[in-house]
Amino acid sequence: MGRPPCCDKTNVKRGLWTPEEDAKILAYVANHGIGNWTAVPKKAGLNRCGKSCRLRYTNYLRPDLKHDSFTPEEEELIITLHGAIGSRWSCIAKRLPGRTDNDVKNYWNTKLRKKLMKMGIDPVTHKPVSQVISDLGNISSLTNTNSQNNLILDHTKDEQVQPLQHQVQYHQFTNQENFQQHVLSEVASSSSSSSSSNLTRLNSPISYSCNTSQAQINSNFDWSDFLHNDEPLVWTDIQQIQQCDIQRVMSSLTLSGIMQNEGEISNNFNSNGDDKQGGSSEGFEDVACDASKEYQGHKKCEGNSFSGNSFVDGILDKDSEIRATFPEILDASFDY
DNA sequence: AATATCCGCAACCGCTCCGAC
DNA sequence: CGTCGGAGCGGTTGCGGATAT
Repeated sequence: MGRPPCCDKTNVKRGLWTPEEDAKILAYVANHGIGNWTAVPKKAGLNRCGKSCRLRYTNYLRPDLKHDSFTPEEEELIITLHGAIGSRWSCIAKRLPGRTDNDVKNYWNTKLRKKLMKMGIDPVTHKPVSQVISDLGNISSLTNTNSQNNLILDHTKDEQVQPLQHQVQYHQFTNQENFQQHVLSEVASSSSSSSSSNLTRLNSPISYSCNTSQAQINSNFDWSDFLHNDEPLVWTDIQQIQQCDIQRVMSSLTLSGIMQNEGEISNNFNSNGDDKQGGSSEGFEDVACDASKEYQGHKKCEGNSFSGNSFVDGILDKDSEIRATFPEILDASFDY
């Protein structure tokens, strides 16, 4: 037995709102302020569910809302935050002044998800599709290996037989320490976690520190602090996110063997990390460009600031490399 | 011009969270 | 401590305009 409905659904109007209804809500809010939405329909003279009134106001009528299209900067930030925290739309929307969670969610579902998929990047994991396939292959082989090991009790391979979910997750973390912190936090929160968010939590660490052994910029940055802070987003926040995210991915590239000269990358980050002033994204661009050069060797680094194109190129090149190495994945159909 | 299909967005639904009592 | 109910969240639906055939 669930909760009783908040109102008599059969006797309230549904569907699109008329300008007259909007005017009534706006007039009501202007006179009484926001609060007690269940009482709003009666007091405002509306034949609507209170919840519907709240949604209409918060998602459309609020005076501080922007109704123009998303800017490239907002787009970039949504992708970055989604990669870090998953589909916590309200958290993401808090970082985008004038945007609602519904706006962000719709924009993601209709535009950004498709855009990433076109680029060959899995919108759920934010990794190249071929790497996702590769991971799935690893899961399959690990499962087989694991069961085989169990059968023959070959304990010499114990190190390779890590818990499956953790094997898959590990590459998302900048180093083992952060990964372990995440695992510990998962264990700690497992008793109180809600059922609906388990998948998101697995794919998206709630928070992690950026202090890696390879680079020490933004060592105090923490997603959790950042996302619980209600202050409006400022440019330095964006830079922090970009640097943190780039650093995280750079580290994983280094770990996976794409980047060879770890020290040089680290130097780039360190020199960049000191520059936290000014309204430029040069630092981010430089790091992305340098890293891309590092990997690509011959490719010219170009593109507008904040685009990160060269970095995406790096990921996609790796994607091509994997596809070339395992051509059979091109023929394989799969669902995920 | 008519119809089919696609796409974006507003709105709804079901659920959890959290504070008041 | 348990219950109630308002608020908020994420996922999904469906309408209506745009575009393709």
